Amino acid sequence: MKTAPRISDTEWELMRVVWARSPATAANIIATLTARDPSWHPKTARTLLARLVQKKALGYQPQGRAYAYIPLVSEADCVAAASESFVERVFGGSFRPMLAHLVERQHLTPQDLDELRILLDKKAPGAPKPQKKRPVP
Amino acid sequence: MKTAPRISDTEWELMRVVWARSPATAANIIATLTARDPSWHPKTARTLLARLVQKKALGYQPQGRAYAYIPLVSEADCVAAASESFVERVFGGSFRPMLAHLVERQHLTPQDLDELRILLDKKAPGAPKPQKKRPVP
DNA sequence: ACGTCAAGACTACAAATGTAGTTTATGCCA
DNA sequence: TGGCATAAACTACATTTGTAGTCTTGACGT
Repeated sequence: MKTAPRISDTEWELMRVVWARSPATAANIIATLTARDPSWHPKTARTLLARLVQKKALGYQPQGRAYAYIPLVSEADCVAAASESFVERVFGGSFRPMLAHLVERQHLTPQDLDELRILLDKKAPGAPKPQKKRPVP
Repeated sequence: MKTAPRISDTEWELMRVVWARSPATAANIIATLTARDPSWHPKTARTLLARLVQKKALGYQPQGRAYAYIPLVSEADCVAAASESFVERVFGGSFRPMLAHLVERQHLTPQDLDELRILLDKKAPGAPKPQKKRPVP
């Protein structure tokens, strides 16, 4: 898959639907969208689909008289790119302040916090709180 | 302070400088900016400053023949707003997947991870590794 | 067979954004 | 004291984004 193109705010909503339900026709996608948020206008959604195809974020296969859209970029790649650009923009590129902000000021539920602890332990077990450095034996 | 207006990508760079050095004149700010990245054009920066004033993200006090800019919105508020909108856009509003992405796929250094553990412990001590949760009795 | 309805293609248009240039006033140095 | 350097004000313009409308064509039901 190609590297993630720039995906705008509203385009992200479309992409998330396609990632979840690909291959999906415009009608499918629009149905999903309007189910969640009735303010979605079909024409708007179609325009955005066309733009995403232009940007090569989506491709399609003819399916009957309609198109079945498929992602050309992986969700993981796009998420990674968006995260990096977010951290760059808001925290000048350093992750540490972002983590601090998240844990301290954002409304994480206790469950979120527990989950995070579990993720951390899975990621790097056996290092609970290496506060102090000890002399190498 | 007012609630955070929508601050664009490049505007963020200006804002971060002002938050760090406020009150600062345009010349100050531009100097800081170009020091970091010589591709900054002074006129561009001034335009953005004007726009940030329009948006009421910045205010100013005359200082000699120039302006000394000051933030009208707090960095914490803007960071919070940007974080929320980021999570909304990329993760459909749920923090959990974002945390997972960060810990698992983003390049956090071991130091970042340790720091995060410490933050977590500070935030909610006494819950070191609640691996398995039971339904509340 | 024909009309209708829907799918995609093309067009529209205002606001926001990125990037600068032009104009006008003015404080300060020579 | 006169002109230059500079600050802010105003103007410019292409691109991206959000939001839709019109046009063209073909499949499908009656």
